Amino acid sequence: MAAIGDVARLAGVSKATASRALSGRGHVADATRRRVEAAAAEIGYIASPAAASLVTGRTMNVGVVIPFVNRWFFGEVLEGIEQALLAAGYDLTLYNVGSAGLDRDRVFDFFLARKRVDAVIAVGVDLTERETASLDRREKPLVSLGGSGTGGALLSIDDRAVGALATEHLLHLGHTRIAHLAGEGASTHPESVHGCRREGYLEAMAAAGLASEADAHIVETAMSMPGGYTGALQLLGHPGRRPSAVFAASDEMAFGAIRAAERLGLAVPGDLSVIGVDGHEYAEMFGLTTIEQYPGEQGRLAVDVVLHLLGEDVVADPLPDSGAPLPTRLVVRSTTAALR
Amino acid sequence: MAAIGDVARLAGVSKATASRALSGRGHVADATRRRVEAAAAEIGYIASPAAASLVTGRTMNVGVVIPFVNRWFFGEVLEGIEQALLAAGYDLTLYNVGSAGLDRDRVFDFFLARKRVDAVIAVGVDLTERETASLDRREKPLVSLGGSGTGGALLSIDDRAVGALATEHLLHLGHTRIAHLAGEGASTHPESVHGCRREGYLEAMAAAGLASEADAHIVETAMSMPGGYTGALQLLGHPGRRPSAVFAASDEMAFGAIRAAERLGLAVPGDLSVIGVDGHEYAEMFGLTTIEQYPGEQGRLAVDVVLHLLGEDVVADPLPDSGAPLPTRLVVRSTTAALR
DNA sequence: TCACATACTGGAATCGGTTCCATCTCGGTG
DNA sequence: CACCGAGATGGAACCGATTCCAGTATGTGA
Repeated sequence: MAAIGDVARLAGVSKATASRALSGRGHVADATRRRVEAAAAEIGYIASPAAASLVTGRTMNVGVVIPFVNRWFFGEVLEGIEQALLAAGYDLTLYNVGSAGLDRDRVFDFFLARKRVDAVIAVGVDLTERETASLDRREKPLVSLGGSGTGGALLSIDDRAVGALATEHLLHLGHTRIAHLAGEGASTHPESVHGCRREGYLEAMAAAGLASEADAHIVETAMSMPGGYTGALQLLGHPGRRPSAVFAASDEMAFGAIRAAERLGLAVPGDLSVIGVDGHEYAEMFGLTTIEQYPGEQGRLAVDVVLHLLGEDVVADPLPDSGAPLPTRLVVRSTTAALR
Repeated sequence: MAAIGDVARLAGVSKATASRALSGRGHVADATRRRVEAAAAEIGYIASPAAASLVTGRTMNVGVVIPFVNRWFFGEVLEGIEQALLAAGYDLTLYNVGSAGLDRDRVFDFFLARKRVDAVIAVGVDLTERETASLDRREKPLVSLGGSGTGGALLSIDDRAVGALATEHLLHLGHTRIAHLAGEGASTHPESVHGCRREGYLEAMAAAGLASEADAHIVETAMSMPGGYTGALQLLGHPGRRPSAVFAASDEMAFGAIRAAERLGLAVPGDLSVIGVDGHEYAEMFGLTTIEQYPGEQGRLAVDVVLHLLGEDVVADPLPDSGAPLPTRLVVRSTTAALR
């Protein structure tokens, strides 16, 4: 395998000059640079990142901690992050860890603490203090996207406002019996994404004087299509108390709810209005009214912040104000309608 | 930052002994090992992978090239790979590259050729000769999962047999007007996954004397739910020539087809039978008849093969015979029925 | 009792870059 | 014309592990 010494010898310069010529740092005469580049190309020289990171301390690698890759939101975020990192010359190391457990501890104590990554992006993970402290001690920048936690930059939409807006949309249409399909743990973890959306729902219902109505109409279930399906069957089961509208905490749940309604012979939106959250790529096909967010863009944004924290000054987009919520947009389609 | 020299000094041994004690290679007295381990724990020593890989030449990192993360099959494979690599102490570097393009060349020439990964797993990618040659030259083991290409180990289901089986299932039920929702590029790339499934369909139809029928009933579209939806609308549009059964090349397409049928007022399976391929997690909810494959397991298997190729002898499962197709299973549910 | 294998340990070389520091040249300025 | 600073280059130290080799202590078989 060709090393930089071989390149230097072939070009008739020192290792130091060869390194400067190839990395672009420091002063090198144009003619010399071309000679070095030609020599490198001739013998197919490829720099060893291990050697470089040993001396510079930078790995050109960012760790991404993500609980799912197979939920639409997370997959989109991951793709966005990947594209942005690739463009900046960074590698992305994937750690697919969910809720607490041995694997999770192992990732934080062993993999991330090792000097393999320059920074960490945590997507939809509620980080414990121990975890943020561990990263902090190693002086590794941390960006959290859509999760709670103390250390590091926090990027997130305003989930409470989203929950409230979705509910208000249904209230505006005249609905009063509005149910909420919440994510698991919404009631026990009020700080989490699920919890905030639930809070927003409760807040809007209370503001409309429907607090007691709201309490009876929350079902917690998995943030997936089958989760929404079973949850909706449960809600729509009691004919007397049947809600006329459902606010699903994610579009995937909303799709499941729509299917459940059809299965029960209920027309959407005639008998049941449904609104979701996400702006899923299938939303248009289902005609789903939803509050869009832009996960791919969010991923790219997280990379911008991380790169900035790493001292790379290549920042195309302006960085978001710390703490300012990420953009969302209500898109009305054909699954919500005025109460008959 | 603590280095191994500090550990050695604290434990009163040489760097060499400290290294042996911590890595477990070579002979070290038990008492010494404990002293070294205690010293390491005391100062919070963490080995530098860069330094280690500089001398050993191994990075403990496997690159995964995958065109999507947001299609169910690919997400499942990715999760399976991630779990297995994590368990073996390897990191996973993700390269989300699709069809040919600048990014793709960049990944192969720049990222993968650099000495950052010990091996490569390519999922659903049809590798060019130039690409496999590039990896081969660097002596990097390559495992392809569900894609075509020459170099490296090939893991794949028998897509032709799957296509034939799905079609035969419908034929057995008395259907003759059987349409096929194929993936994009199925006709132009007969070697690809989409192409093989299409071949299987054509073969089974021809064997039943329905070759001419088959030709008229293939629509190529995206391997997604909206893809299946629009494709099915197209197929079911002509009332006279309307097929009584559809073989969709993936479950996600099948879901879209089911929705399209319902939208047109056609009962499933009364007016239209639908069969898919994958064993998607939503298949049960839709009652979908499908030919299951096991992507998570396939991912873990790919890791086993890679680790074997890397000389790690920790192989739990027996390695599959090279070339033997991966397991699949026909699961009959309620979207297929006998022709009325 | 001696020879010899084996367990254990330390010194030193090594991997392949980057970068500090010293040296030299040359053009511009007071 | 002397001086200064910027540009260009080379020598050498350095990052932090692993591992070869040599040396010592200990145990085993003849």
